[in-house]
Amino acid sequence: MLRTHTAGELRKSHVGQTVELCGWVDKYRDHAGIVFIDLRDRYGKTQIKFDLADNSEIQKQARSLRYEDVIKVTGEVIARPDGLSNAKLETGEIELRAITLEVLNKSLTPPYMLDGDLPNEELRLKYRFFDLRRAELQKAMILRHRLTKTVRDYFDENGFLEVETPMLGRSTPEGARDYLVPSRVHEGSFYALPQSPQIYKQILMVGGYDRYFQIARCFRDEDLRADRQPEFTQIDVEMSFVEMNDILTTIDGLVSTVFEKIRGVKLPTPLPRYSYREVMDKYGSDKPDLRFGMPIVDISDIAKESTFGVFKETVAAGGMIRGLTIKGGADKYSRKMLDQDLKAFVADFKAKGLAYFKVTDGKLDSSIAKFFDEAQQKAIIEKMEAENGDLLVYVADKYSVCCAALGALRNRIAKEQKLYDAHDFNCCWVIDFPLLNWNEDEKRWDAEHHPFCYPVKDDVELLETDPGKIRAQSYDLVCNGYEAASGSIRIHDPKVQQKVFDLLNIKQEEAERRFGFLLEALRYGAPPHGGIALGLDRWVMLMLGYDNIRDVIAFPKTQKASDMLTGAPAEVDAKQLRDLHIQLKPQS
RNA sequence: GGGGCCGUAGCUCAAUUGGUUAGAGCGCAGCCCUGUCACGGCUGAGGUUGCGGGUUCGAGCCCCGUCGGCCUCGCCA
Repeated sequence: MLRTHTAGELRKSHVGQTVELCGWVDKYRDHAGIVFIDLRDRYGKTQIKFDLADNSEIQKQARSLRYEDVIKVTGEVIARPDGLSNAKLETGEIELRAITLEVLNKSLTPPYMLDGDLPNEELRLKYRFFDLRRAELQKAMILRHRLTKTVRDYFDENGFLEVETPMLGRSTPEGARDYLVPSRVHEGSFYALPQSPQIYKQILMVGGYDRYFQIARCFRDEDLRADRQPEFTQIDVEMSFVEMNDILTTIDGLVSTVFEKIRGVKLPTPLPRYSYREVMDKYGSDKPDLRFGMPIVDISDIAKESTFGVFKETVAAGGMIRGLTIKGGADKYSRKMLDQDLKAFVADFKAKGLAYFKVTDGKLDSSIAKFFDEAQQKAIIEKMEAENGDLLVYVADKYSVCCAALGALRNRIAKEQKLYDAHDFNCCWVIDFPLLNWNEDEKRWDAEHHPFCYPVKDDVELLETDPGKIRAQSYDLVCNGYEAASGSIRIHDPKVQQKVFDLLNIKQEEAERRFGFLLEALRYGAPPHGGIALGLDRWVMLMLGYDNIRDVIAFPKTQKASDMLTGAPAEVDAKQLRDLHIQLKPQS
């Protein structure tokens, strides 16, 4: 080793020792006669002193050092003089009096300062090797490591086996767009990178590996968001001979262990469980942020009795009037903000308008208040649990639009009004999802979760009669408004599986062709099984309170799935294309 | 595929209604400074205003297109 210690570990107890440190020049403070260098590595910083009185040659050498040069210093650990220690540094009570200095590598002038205002992200991604030196990223990488370590320990202690599954698989219907890999050997055929190890892990259950987990890389070729990357990591889990409760309990244990070990936070377990219907009604989302309240309230029954045409007609047409109580919001949102800003906000979710009242002197106040008589106004205030100074906002529309618009509005208001502590954690289960979703555009049923999800036993008979009413044995773990995990009990009976395929309009021959291997496996003694997958990147993000997934991934991609560091994706040689039997269309 | 925001010195930003030589802080270079820790002081260099076109006597500013980044709707079993 070129060093005896790291830059974060020297303390008063080391005083008198001669040590060797290596690292980067974080700061230099040149006073001519004395030069101070903050030496940085990922463990911390140590102040190095180059004193003219000690050695004029080394002091001269030190004056030529610049930011981010990589150096090795041999020196004596000395206590700082009285009153000159630095409380901001862990090593602030000591400094290293340099005896020899070796420049291991000069650095070009860095493109920006690590501790200043952050430059635009494009630049940070291009200079990722440099950005990775930033404390926030190092914190994320360290927490990420500790998280995966804790996860592996937890599953190991509970009898799970980590099994790797292929990255080169076959494309399956439904789901996200696949990343495809052309085959050289099989002209015209393609592998698909896994969207998840879903089918493999089910086959592992058939193979008798009744407790499986994997830290698995997954790929989805869809448009990106602040919390989505084209390749991401799942903590993938599958268990045999279990019911839903067993999986939830297992993950309760995992999550509470992780929070306790990594964050020192004790979560109340079992984590609360809410039905899909309940959270949709109350929060307009299947991933509600429960760090704050502000539930959605339905006032259709009152509104339809009013003389306000829009409300009456909406209810008459089968729609509803639902809204939020913004506590103390009456003087926080001006008429202009409501009529323009917030209206445009809900319009993104197809809401045609945003009605509102301010509560004043126990009455409603707004341009539409006149359509509500005194009793109706009182009833609304009571139902909304409102008081003077509150602002009431409403969307009049069908259920799905009310949910989408108000769910999003609820999150926005809470953020603006700081209704929650950003360092708080709130996790819950959402269960009883519908098995199927009616796809209005294509006039067919889609799987809400995925096509291998087992219906709730009591609902199996509805497969033939009323598919929309079937509940699935599926479950999402929601934390601070993010979907942090998702899973289900799988179908182990090929006959039930076939029925679900039928409903999804996956023809028998197509099912056989595209994942007949799974159906075949299910016919050879498949145990009842189920599982779940946790989004590792999102968990890291959540636990750090970051709002961007790129900051918890060492080498992330941009929104257009480019890698600014390497330039991927990039063109390839004509020969490579020939080998793969691929011919590019001329640019049009 | 749709909507929004952004792009000016290495970085973060400014630049009046379209008007003289595009400024500041940090960084960079040189000099000074023996107790700093966001050290300080003096001097200096540094610009194809993302790119292309248009309007105009005149464009960083207005218009059209394009590239890139971010946020978002759709999408993400």
